[in-house]
Amino acid sequence: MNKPTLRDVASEAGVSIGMAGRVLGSYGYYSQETKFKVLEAARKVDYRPNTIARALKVRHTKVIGVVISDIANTFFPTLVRAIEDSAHKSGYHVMLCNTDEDPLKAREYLNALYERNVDGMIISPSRELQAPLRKLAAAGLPLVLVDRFLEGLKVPTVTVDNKDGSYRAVSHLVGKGHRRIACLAGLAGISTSDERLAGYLQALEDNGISVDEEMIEPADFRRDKAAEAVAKLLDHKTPPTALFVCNETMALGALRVLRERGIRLGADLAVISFGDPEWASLMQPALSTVRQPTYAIGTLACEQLIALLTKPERSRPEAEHVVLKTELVVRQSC
Amino acid sequence: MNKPTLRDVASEAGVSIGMAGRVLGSYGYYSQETKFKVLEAARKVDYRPNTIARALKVRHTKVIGVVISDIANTFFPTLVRAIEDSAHKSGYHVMLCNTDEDPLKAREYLNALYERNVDGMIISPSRELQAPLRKLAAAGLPLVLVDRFLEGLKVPTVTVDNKDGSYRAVSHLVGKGHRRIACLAGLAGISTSDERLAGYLQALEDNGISVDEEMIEPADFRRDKAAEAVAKLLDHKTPPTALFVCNETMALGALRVLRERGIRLGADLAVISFGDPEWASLMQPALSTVRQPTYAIGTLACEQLIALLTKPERSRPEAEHVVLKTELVVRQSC
DNA sequence: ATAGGATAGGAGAACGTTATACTACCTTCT
DNA sequence: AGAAGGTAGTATAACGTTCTCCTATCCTAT
Repeated sequence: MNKPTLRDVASEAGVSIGMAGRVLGSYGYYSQETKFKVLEAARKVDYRPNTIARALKVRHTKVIGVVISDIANTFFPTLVRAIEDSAHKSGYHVMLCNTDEDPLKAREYLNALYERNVDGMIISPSRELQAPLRKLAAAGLPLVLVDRFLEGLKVPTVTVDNKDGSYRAVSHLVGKGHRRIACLAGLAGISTSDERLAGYLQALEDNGISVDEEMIEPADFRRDKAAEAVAKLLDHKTPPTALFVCNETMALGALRVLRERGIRLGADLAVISFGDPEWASLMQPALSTVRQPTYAIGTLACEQLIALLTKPERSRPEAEHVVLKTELVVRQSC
Repeated sequence: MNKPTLRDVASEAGVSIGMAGRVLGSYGYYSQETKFKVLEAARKVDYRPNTIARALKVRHTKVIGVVISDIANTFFPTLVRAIEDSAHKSGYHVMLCNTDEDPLKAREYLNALYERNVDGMIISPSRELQAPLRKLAAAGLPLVLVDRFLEGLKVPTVTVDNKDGSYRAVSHLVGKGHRRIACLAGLAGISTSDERLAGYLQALEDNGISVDEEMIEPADFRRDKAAEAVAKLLDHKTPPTALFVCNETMALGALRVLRERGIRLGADLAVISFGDPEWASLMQPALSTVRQPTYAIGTLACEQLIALLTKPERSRPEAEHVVLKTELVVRQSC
């Protein structure tokens, strides 16, 4: 019942275990005859190399860790899919970790992955991860940040121009004549949140609209919190005529209360959401969004990591922050 | 720059490496004094156990492989999330593999995971995986099937009562007076597809409605294929008055063409979809669905696997097929 | 003839753990 | 006094690879 080892194929083939390893790994010298014998023996006992013994020796696992907040939410499935595809192409496997934005859980995962000797990690970090990540980087572990960046951590990073994206979105709203534009903000301390909020703020400022703090509701990227926040905004003495939502999970919550109250998208309240899920165009009227090149982000991030992995450690290039453009998808909701 | 090993902490503490291992692993005898010395040394050199060396020795990796078709699609994100949560609770990590329903890719992943010595696997299999899976099971690898089951493979399986779910859905449609009910079927050879189709067929039969093969469109669980199929159905000389869609990805495609053609959900065409994504209730009118307890499925599957993993191999119980109930969520689209 | 080199194979040392066997000492009870 | 047993610690053999040394042929060129 035990998995056959090199020793088994060696004894089956009547050669030394070193020899068996040599032909199976095709290096060094061996005769056609032994090659045949070994291959035949391997086939016969159904030999499978033990990757973990191998990893101990060669000092890499061909595994990359992926640390995100929640695979069940927003744009992560596509991102992870892209990463996995890209990793697979280069012979890597993906270990997936969901942190729920919980710094403790995140730290725990970082440690676990490190102890499991992953070759590298792709991380969507919150601010609290600064220190542990810096330590990991200092220990020589290849890291790349994705979706969110971290001030003062010099590792390759792939994000989107969040500020520009939301700037264009709320500018569009202003262009449509809106002056009272609310914002459902994300979790403070995460760069995406902060940048999207900054874009909103900037757009207002550039258009000479003074910001009303009461029009900015922090909803932490959470659906239910977003629902509450929208209810509150709607109940304001001077409610907004437009709403900018900082991610699609919150859009789900927002749309729910709009629907419950019979508030018509576009007609009664203009809405734009950051993030363009597939269902956005199916809304009635269809939801306008800021679209991110999600798959490309993942692909790029993974490629950056693999580039790091294949470089001989000391010849690694300067860490690069690539920021991709978003696209404003105007539909009927604004 | 190299990771410190037990040898490093041993020499730092001035004890043998066996001793160091003993206090770090807290087994056997050691004095308070050496305990302190070792702990202190470990802290000082920032020792992290090398999980892969450990795995080689103890013969398990605390990793489980998860093989699904596509994390970016339909209900898998939630399923995987549930699995990961459950695994994490028991100290396991998840290696994620997307097969795209490609048997070749699936086989490749199965092999890779096996060679990586995962402790077990959770698989959403297609029929072609029968043979390799049987082989894996015979090799003593703990397996559990999820979402789809496989005839004649005696391993624990967690699914939903697909036939019953679609039976209830199309029965409901019939109850509303529909007699010409189309079906967007999934990928043939996958149990979920077949069962859902069977439920549709059964419901028609039980209500004395003869089935029209032209009302059954195979769309392989794919969005674009579903869109084409719906277009075709709509162009039929006697188009359907109701549509049953076998999963949510296809619903996305179907809804798109309905929208393009200005066909009103519910009023012009009654629709029920198997699978209840969050956006279903936001449709205008809201989409009726068959809801699966997705998170519970994942949790259960993982718990089954972990039960297997903790059992001493020979005392494993008879493989069990647990099938969960679905819930018909009637909204305005029917 | 023989040095040099290509070819074929074996032995054995890592990699970093875990776990057992073993020595040595100290108690404590008969 | 001596057996029994508890405590403290070291040494070492695995786990299954990879890979570097070796030794031993055999061929070819000087």
